[in-house]
Amino acid sequence: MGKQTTEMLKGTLEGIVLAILAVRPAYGYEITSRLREQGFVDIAEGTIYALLVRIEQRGLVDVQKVPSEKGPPRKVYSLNASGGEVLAEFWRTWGFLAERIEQLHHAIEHPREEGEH
Amino acid sequence: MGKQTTEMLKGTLEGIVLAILAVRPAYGYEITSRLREQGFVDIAEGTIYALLVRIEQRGLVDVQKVPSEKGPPRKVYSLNASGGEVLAEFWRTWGFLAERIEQLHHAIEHPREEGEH
DNA sequence: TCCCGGTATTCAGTCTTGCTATGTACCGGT
DNA sequence: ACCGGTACATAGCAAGACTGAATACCGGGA
Repeated sequence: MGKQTTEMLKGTLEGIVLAILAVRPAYGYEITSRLREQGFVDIAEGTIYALLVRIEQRGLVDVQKVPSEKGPPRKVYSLNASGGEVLAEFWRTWGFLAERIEQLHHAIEHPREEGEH
Repeated sequence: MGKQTTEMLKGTLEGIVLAILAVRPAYGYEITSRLREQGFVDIAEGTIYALLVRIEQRGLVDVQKVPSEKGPPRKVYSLNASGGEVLAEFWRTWGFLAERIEQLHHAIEHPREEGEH
């Protein structure tokens, strides 16, 4: 994907990851590969780990180290109450933005005189 | 609005402004007040001007100075062919992102066992 | 044995972009 | 003369995504 995707992910990627964790706990590598499966083929691994560090420091997730059968121990993240609140706020913000952008899209596809001022 | 909105605007605000210009040409001050009317009450004026400078330098818009009856001359921006392409790409990127995020929202609202692995 | 590839995490440095704060300039009304 | 609304510009800051590299654990093949 292009630069546009990168910039558009700012602010939304955090919500995406919180939403993934809301479904069930997961560790960084797992999140990255699940995102790739879902079509986000170009999200850098380092980006996800950095994001996880941030949300952990903000206390939005609980962390548990779990030994892996093939590699270093996994850090399994699970959403806690704070994270749930931030996720809820994310959905509100997203809804607001998506609604307005859809309006704009509609305005272009179906232009009309605007009598309201 | 909160920090989430700010971060989410990164990457989308450019598309929003291009979309506004696709409807009809406009100048900076006008774009700002139109955005405020549409609910983006906290978008800083400086942000819009900086964005307009960027898209002008990238050649996405044509500019025309028009004298104003009440203030300094207006810089009226109109979308050109390049800008149209970038806007089209924006809609594709937005569509991709919105689709996946809606999927995630749906997955949380309607959780189910996933038998696929 | 030694190396390689897959798993798993971390970090320093860079770039883009929105915000803050401020400054400039033009105009009409009081 | 001053003030408020119109209109544009910019320097410095903060946040977040990317690049590239390093570290570490494990199994299998030459």
